[in-house]
Amino acid sequence: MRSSPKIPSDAKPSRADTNERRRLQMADIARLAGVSVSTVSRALNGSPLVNDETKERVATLARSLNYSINLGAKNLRLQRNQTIAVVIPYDAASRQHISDPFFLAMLGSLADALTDRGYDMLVSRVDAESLGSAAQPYDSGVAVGIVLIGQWRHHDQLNALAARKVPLVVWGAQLPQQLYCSVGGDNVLGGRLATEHLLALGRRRIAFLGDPQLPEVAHRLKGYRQALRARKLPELVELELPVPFDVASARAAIEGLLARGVAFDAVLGCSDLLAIAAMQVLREHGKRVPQDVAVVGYDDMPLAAYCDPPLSSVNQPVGQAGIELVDALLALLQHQSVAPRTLAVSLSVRRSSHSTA
Amino acid sequence: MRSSPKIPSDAKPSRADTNERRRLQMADIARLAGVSVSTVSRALNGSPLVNDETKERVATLARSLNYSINLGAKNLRLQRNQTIAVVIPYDAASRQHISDPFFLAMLGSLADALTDRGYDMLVSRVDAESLGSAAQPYDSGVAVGIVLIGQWRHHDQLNALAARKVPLVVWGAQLPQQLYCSVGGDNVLGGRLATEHLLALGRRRIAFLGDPQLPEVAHRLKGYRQALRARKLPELVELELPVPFDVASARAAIEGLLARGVAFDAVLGCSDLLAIAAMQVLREHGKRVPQDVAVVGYDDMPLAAYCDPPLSSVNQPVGQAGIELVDALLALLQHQSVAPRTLAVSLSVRRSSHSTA
DNA sequence: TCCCTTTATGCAATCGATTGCAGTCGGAAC
DNA sequence: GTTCCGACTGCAATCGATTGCATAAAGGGA
Repeated sequence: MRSSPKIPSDAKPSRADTNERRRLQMADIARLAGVSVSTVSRALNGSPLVNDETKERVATLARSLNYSINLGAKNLRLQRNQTIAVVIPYDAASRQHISDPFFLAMLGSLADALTDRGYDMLVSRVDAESLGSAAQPYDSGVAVGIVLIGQWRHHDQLNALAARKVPLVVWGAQLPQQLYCSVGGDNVLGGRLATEHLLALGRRRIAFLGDPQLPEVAHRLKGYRQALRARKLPELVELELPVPFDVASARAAIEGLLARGVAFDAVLGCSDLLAIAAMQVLREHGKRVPQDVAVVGYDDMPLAAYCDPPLSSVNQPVGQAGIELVDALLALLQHQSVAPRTLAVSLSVRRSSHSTA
Repeated sequence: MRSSPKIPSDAKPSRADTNERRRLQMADIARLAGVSVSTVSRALNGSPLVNDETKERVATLARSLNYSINLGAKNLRLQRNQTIAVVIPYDAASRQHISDPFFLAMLGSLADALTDRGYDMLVSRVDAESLGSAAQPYDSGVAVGIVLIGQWRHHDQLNALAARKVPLVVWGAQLPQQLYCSVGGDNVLGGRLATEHLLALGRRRIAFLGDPQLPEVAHRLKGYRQALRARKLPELVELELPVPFDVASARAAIEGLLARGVAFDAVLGCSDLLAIAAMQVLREHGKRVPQDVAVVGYDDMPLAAYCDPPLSSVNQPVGQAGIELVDALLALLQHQSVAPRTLAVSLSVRRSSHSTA
């Protein structure tokens, strides 16, 4: 009377007979090789317990059938895992999107570093405002550790993750009372280098383009101010423009300066895109770069060398960054304590701030 | 007498006592809630079999302990999986690296599309010359399907994968006797649009920069020739330069033309980087762009709009591409047959090929 | 009071691998 | 002819979840 049928559907042929090719598994190899699953497992793992002849036979069979082990099951059994999650915060209000060249370059760098070390890379995005789910790949056992790119403003949430002992490495600024390991460029130095360079060109009214609510930008601003103070120059608040990382805001900020008649003879942008946007606005308003206004960007992405005029920029060692992040995380996983690292940055001087241009 | 100790090590305290925080699992929740694992499982999955009160209690407990399910085990049991692998071929001889802006943009686009649909994205690189291991994430059960970016020259290897019924979607050109599903830009149209545009400007000797061994490039070259033939113009083999996707080769090719005194009044590059490299060489040799030589690139990456002068380029719909690739793959996984798709491309005209410049 | 639903829960098999232990077999030593 | 040993191989438990089926408690009708 129940809805469940009594007929035993005859030894469940459906699974094997279905035209959907079932994924090959160890039991299949075992059957074909005429040995047990245990032996196949040992043979494929090169155990000395298995006869060399048998080992060879199993290996050949597996290879010819294109067999490859089910990693989920293996990891489950071994309580092990070779996947690292790379988490990228994104802002619903598109504050800074994954398509930012710097993020993408970092993604590539991480992919390289992880592949070299035999790890898989899982990419996931989380809402920048609530990093709570950033550890989800770890909590769910999919990944053994997390690399977080783009620190944003939520230092506290990162600390909370670290307090939960989530193996976590963050790209970004190093902050006081930081429980997690971070790797980042030397943003203070970067800000200072760029500013000193502009000062050395004789520029005295340097606009700073970037939102200091973001820790990295705050450090760059600090370096900017240090450079001014070192020359006993005043800090001009009207030239500190707290724009987020998007081209439209940058354009608006520069246009605002021009419209209000605020004088400036240089711009330091916190990304190459911001700097390039500034150059475009300047040109549209008949200002020459670098003669009237010198411009320096940040990140030194390839596009900096190709724009018009080629853009001076603070170079962040993206390639090294990936390696450092991965190595730090792997060390963490070995239960070694890892100190935050700050990577040296350098200034690439190009025509946008050239003295003889 | 054996090496194995008889002493039963007292209920194996090591695992639980170790200071290494063991990952929380369902059994823990069950014990704390005073129910069985089955009930916890059902409660967390919202089964109607469980008392609402119990359900609530379990849910609260799990939430407060920050429990999150072991996905490996779940997937193993359910024979299911929510991970898609994105495979990027790379060439040991650095023919085209993951840092190519177009690849990176595609990666971002795919990440967006997959995240939107609740899938995880695993990124892996394989040797471009032997795609055999491209299906490894699938074979090993880590991913349910594969998106391959960068078709390269190995059509046959892709067909072999498809013949093995690997759920596979490829970005790239559509070829005859193709067993797999591909999504790509309309490369013939792209090549034709760019060429017609240059012809309309009165240019007659257009250099083509790209290696036609790559199927996508071959199609662009086909479009280029179509445009020439349509005007009854001769195809000039000395202007078809089979350079791979790297800046150095592109520079060398253009310098070669100049050195040999081969006349040309336009360049069509198969990527923006190639076109930009060409513009730089031209400027170094005193040629004006676009007056002396007009230049058009391919891909229309953001940097095209920012270089000097802004580069005309064939726009590939990267954002749509990610969506189309993912949707095609998901359809494949539903056992729907999916036809290859060709996406419309358009030409973004900028100063590098402007008639009034 | 007894039996039969209905509702809620637990038991145990299962997914595909690994591995400790036990068993088989052939040959050498007594 | 036993016994012992070493070299292989297989059985079965295990990893952390899901789920069909059995079961227990509560409620209702005869």
